Amino acid sequence: MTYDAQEIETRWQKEWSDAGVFEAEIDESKPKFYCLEMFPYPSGHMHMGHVRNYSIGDAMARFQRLMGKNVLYPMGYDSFGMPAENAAKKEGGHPHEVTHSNISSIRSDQERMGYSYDWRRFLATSDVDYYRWNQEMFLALNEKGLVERRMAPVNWCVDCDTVLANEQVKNNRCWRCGLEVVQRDMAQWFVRMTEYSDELLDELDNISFPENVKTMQRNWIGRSHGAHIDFPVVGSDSVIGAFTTRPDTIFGVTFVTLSPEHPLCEELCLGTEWEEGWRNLRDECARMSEFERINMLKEKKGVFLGKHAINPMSDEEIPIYAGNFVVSSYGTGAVMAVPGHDQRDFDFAKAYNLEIRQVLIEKGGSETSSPLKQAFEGYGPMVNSSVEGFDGLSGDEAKNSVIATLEKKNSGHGTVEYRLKDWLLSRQRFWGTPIPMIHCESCGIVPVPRENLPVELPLDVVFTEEQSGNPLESHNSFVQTSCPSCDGEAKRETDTMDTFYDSSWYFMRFCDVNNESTPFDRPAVDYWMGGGVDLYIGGIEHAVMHLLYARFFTKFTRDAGMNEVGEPFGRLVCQGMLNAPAPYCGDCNSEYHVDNFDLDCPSCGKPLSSRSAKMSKSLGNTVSPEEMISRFGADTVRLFILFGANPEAGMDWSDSALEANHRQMFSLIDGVDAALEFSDSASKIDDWLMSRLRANQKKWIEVMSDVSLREGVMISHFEMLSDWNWYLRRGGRDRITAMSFLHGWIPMLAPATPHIAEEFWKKLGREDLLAKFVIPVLQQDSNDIRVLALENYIKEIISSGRNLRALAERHSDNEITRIVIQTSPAWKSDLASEAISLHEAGFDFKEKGQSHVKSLEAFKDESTRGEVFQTWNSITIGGKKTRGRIHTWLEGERTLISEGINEVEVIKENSEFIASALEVDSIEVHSAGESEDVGGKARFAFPLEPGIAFV
RNA sequence: GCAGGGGUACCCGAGUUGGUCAAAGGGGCCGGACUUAAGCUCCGGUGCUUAGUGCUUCAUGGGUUCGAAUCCCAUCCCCUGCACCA
Repeated sequence: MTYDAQEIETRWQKEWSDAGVFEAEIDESKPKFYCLEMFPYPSGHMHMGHVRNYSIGDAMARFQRLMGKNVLYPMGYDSFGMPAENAAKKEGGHPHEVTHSNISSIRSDQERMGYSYDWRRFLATSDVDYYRWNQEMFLALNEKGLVERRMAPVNWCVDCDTVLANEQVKNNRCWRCGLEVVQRDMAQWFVRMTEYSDELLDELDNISFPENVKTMQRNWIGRSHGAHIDFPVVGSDSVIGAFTTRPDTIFGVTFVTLSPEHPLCEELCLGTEWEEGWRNLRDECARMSEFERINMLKEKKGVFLGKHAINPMSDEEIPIYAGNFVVSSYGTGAVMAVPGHDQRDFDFAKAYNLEIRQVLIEKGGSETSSPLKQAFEGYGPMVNSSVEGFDGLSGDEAKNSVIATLEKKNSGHGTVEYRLKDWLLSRQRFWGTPIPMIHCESCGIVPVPRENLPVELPLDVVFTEEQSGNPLESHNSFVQTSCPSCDGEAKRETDTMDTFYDSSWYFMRFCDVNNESTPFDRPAVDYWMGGGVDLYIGGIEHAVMHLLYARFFTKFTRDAGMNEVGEPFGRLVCQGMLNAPAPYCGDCNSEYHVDNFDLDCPSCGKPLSSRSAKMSKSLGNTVSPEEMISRFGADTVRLFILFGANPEAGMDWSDSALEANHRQMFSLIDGVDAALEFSDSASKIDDWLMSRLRANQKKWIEVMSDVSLREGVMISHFEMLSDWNWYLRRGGRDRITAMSFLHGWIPMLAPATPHIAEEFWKKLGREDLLAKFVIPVLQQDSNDIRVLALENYIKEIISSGRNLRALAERHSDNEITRIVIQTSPAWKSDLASEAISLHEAGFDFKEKGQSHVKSLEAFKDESTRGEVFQTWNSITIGGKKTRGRIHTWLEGERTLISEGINEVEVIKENSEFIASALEVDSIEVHSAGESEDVGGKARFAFPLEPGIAFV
C-alpha cells in the first residue's frame, strides 16, 4: 500500500467527527475517566510543547476508551491576558478579534493532529458565557468573606502596566515579560487564600502529585511554628511584635532589628540624630536593584534607631536597630536578634560590635567560655537563662515552656506563620474579567447584584500603541453607573481579574459547559470530578501558580456546596522539556542562537560545540509542528513524541529519529498487508503468535494504565511487529490466526497512531469505527508459558548457533555443511528438575545442598563433579563461587525442565527451520552418551543449552 | 545555602526487593544477504579478548557481601525550585 498520511488522516478525522465518537455524556453504568491537559493560551499557532502535551493526553484518552471507560476529554482556551491586548494595540484591533482568530488557528492545528476532544465542550475564558461565571463566583467568594480590598505594597510591573501576585514574581522579575518589578502602595483586591493555608499544605500528603511539585508547594506555603513576642519600647507606648521559630533562644536576645520599611522606625527616630541614617538606609533598600541586592546579601547593614526595647522574659533593655536583611513582608517585619544562635544576627552583631551571648549548648557538650566563632543554630539544653527554671530544657520542651511563660505574662503567644500571602487578584488591564463591584460615594463599595451580571467588557474600545493604562478607565459608558443600593451616581470598578482566576475552575466548567444558569451543576461535577481529574498533564512551570490556585478554588466551591471533592487533580503528570540542539560554548557555559552553528563563540572566540537546550524562540531551535505534519503526517509525529521519551522525561528533538519513526510506519503497513493474502493453513506457530498476543496485551495494559507511554508504544509498535515478522519467518500463514492476532493488535496501535490504526481496522473488513471499540481483555492460557518458552528455546539455539558458526569457520579449513547437536545427559536434566522442585518448596541449598548430591554417580566422578554443582545450585568451585543454572532460568524455562522437555524431539521437529537459519544442509541431534561425542562438544550441554558442533 | 530530582556504552534509554547483567529496547554508524528498486525483511559488528572463554566497565573514592549498576558512607558534577522567611 502506498502511504498517503495526509489523505488517510484527514479522512478519518472527518469520519470521527461526523460520527461524534468522542462526545461524552454522563453514564453511571460505566467507570469514568477525566483526561485533561492544561489548556493553552491561544498565541497563534500550536508549538511542539503543545504537541507533546496533547499527544500524551490523547494517547491516554484513547487508551482509556479502549478499556471501556467513559472518557471526558475536553479542550478550551485560556484566552484572557496581555498578549492579545498588546497585539490589539499594535495592530489597532480589538483583543476579542485577535483572540478569536488565534483560537481558530490553534484549534485547526489540534484537529489536524487528530486529538480526540469532545469539541462540543469548547470554551474560551474570554467569552462572556464563561467569564460571567467568574463574576458570579467572585460574588460568592465575597459573600463568604474571602474577598478583601486593602492598601498594600504590591509588585508593579512597569512594562505590563499592572500589579502582579507574589506567585507571578520570579527572581524579582515579572513572570511574563521578565522586567524587574517595583514595589508600590496601592488599594487592591485580594482573595483570602490564606484561610486555606493549612488544608492546602496538609492535603499534599494525600494526593499523588510528583514529589518535586509537592515540595515546591510546601516551600511556597512555608508554614513555620513559633511564637509572637512583644518587646515594649522604653519610654513609649509602642510595642515591637516579633515572630520567632526559636523562642528557646529568648535569653540570648541582645538587640531587636526592624525592617527599614517598618512603620515604627520613623516614630522611633523622628527628629533625632538617628533619623538621617535610617532614611538613607530605607531609601537605599527601596531603590536597590536585584543585582545589587544579591551582592548586598553578603553584607549586613543597619542603623541604630536611638531607642531601646525590653526583653519581656529577662526585662533587659536592648537596643533597637533597622537592618537591611529584615524582610518587611514576612512575619511582623521585626526580628528578635539572637546572635549566638542565628548566623545573620551573628554577622550583624560582629559588624556593629553588639553582644553575642550563648544560651544553648550542644547536647552533651559543655558550656563554652571562649567567644563563639559562629552561631550555633542547632538545638540543645538552655544555659545562662536569667530566670530560674529554664536551664537544662531543650527542644520543644524549652520552646513550650518559654511560650507558656510569655502567655502568662501576656507578652506573647505561640503562633504559626506562613510564607503564603493572600492572592492579589486585581489587574489594571482591559483584557480580563471585570471585577463586579461598584464604587458609590455614599454607600462605599457595593457588589453588582447577581441579576445584573454579566458586567461585560465593551467592544467599542479603541486600542492604540501610544495608549498606556487601562482603557476601561476612560470608557464612560462602562464606568458610569448607578449604585445598586442607593440608586445614586456611582462608578464601576475598572480593575479586571488575574487570568489565573479563569483557569482555577475551568476543569469544573468542562463537566457542564453549556449550563446557562449556574457555573456548573453539582451532579455533573460530582460524576466527572469524582476522585479528581483522573489524569492532568501539563508543564512544571505551573507548580505553584495555577496548581495552587486551582486547589484553593476547589476547596472554596466545595465549602460553598457546589461540589464534593476538595482536591481537583488525581494523577498529575508534568511533561518534560522538549529540547533541540543549540550552539554551546563550554568555557562561557552559554548557549547561542542556531545562526551561530559552525561559528566561534561570540564572547570568548573559541569554536562552539553543540548541546541540547530547551526549544525556544530566543535560541531559534524550535521545530514547526505544521511542517513536520505536512512532511510525515500526524501519526509519525505522535509516534516520535511518545516513543522518544516517557512523558516526565526531557526529550531531545532528532530529525533522524523522526525519520526512523516514519520508516516504522512503513514497516507496520507492510506487516499488516502481508496478512491479507493468507488462506487457511494452520501450523504450530499459530499457537505461539496467539500466546505472544496475550502476553503482550497484558503487559501493555499494565504499562499504559501507569502512563508509561514509551514502554506501551515499544510493545505495540515495535515488539508486536517483531513478533509478527517472526511468525512470518516461521512459516505462519493462517488466515484465521492472522485475523485474531490483528484484531488484538491493531487496537493497540490506536492510542499513539490512531489514523493508521483506523485504516488497518477497515482493511480487516470491519465496518465499525475503531475509535468506538472496546478491547476484549484476553484471558491468559495455561499453556502460554510453555509455548513461549519452547519457541524461545529454538531462538536461543539459533542465536548461539550463529555465534558459534563464526568461530567454527575460523577454525575449520573445510566448508561447514552440517551441525551436530547434543543435548544434556539425562542425569543433568533430572538433577535440574529436582533442584527446581526443591527450590520451589523452599529447600535450603546452603545448609543441606551438598550432602544431598553426594550420592550421585556423576558427583563421585571427578570429571563431572563441577557440572553437578552448576546444574544443582550455588556452590564453591575452585575457590570461586558460581551460581547454579537454576538461578538463571526464567519461569518458562523452569516449566520446560520440570515437565521433562524432550529436547531431541523439539529440535528434530524444527530441524528444517534451524538448518536454514544457520545455513547448513543438515542437522543431527542426539542426547549425550547416545553416540560418540563430536569434538567433545557435548560436555558443554546443559538442560536447554545443548552442545552444538559445526562439521 | 536549603529542598527535590539525576549521573548506565557513540546517543537516547531500561535495569536499583544484590546473583537471570557485558548490561533490554531503540537510534546512529560500519558491513553483509534479499530485491529492478526501496520505505520493507533478514544477518553480523559497534569495551578488549575468545570454539562456546577470560578481562575491564554502570560519575569518583571507600565500605558491607561468597557476590554490587543495584545496599551503606564520603566526594564531584548536572538539572529544577526557593532563597537574608527570623
